[in-house]
Amino acid sequence: MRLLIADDHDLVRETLAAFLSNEGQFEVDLAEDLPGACDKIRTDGPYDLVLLDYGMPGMNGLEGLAEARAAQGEKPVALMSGTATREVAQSAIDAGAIGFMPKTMAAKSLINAVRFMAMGETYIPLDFLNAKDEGPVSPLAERLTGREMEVLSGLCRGLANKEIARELDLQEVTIKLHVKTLCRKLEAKNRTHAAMIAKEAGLM
Amino acid sequence: MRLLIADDHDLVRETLAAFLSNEGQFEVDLAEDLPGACDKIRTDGPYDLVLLDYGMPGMNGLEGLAEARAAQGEKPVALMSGTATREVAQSAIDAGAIGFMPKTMAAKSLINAVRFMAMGETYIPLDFLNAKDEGPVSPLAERLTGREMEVLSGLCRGLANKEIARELDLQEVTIKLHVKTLCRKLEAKNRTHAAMIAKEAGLM
DNA sequence: GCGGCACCTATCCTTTCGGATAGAGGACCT
DNA sequence: AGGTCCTCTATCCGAAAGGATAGGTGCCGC
Repeated sequence: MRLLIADDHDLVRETLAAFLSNEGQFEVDLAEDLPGACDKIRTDGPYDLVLLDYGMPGMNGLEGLAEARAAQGEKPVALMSGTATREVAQSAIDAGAIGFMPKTMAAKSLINAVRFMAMGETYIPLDFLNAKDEGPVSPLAERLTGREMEVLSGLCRGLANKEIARELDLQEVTIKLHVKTLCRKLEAKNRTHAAMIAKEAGLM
Repeated sequence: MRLLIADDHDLVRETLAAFLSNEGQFEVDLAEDLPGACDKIRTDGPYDLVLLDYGMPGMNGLEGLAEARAAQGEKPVALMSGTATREVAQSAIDAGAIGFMPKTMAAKSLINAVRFMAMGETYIPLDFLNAKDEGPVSPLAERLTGREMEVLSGLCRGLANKEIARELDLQEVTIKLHVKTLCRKLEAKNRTHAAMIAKEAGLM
């Protein structure tokens, strides 16, 4: 199984190559930037899998991915990064990458991940995708009080102020106050907007 | 590597076992329902991985998963199913399953998936997760006209009728009409509710 | 003890929504 | 030619939302 690893960090590139070569089943080629990688692909034919560092010279975000994919033809291209977020990983997949590997990944998982991707299976570490519930919660939720969260919950169910008031055993005017505060804190222009922002942020 | 496969369909169970045993690296035990599987786990010690059929006798949805997990201790338990939806798969992961395998999965991917999960890595086929954007679109979106979708888009951005009217170069009353229609079609009680339903369904 | 904060209530007012009803033009199909 | 559907418009009305302002309570930390 022939791989191409492209990374501008010498240490990362060499250790990855050494580790994978050591498995016996992989034959690893190296490149240190995107143009170098594309040249390699074009001269030495498509690889079973190409691994590109997300932050290496020539990549320019996801643009470099398209170039490498063009050179690879039908064969898969994956990205790796030490810093990228879930959003980037998802965008990479949407842009046609066969997978996305954080550099923090356990070495033994790496072997299987590479094998997976060379086989045509998409791969992203799932804890990477599932983590989306925790991150964005705080920046917004921290600023909301308990009552406000309760009212927000009502908003997101499309309830009228009067209904929320009944549910929380309060006066309608009070709900209006909370809604106003919520709109201010969430920078929403009205209740609908506030509900959408909350939904978008994964608060509800 | 020791596996336990529990499935009430003889054919599935036997072929899976044969295929995995053939790889040489797996030692496969079998069970044909949940109680049988749990007994096996308790008597023959925890396995490196337990595969449970989602629809087998004794499972009762995700309840059986908890039971098997209790017997397995720290070791991983995965579900498999031929019919289950993304939602079920996600719930399974949330309930502590190490992975979820559709029975439609390519056999060669299966080997790696099993190895992955035995290793403690979560696994779900990604096309399974990403498909969520397409499925739920039609049932709702089909019933909405082009104009209605445009108005709905405004709703989801928290715009007032007047603003939507300006954007689409229409009269405000017309927007009110569309909003009313939208609420009826989406079975929403008001604009906020309609926006949330649209968001929930992935329409926006 | 006092300020700050979260919380609750009240009154007044304007704007927006939501619903009912009615009319009319255009596209498409039969 | 008639029917159906989408589209846009109009008027009227009551209900809801949104904003401003002015209170009151209780809890906590300084």
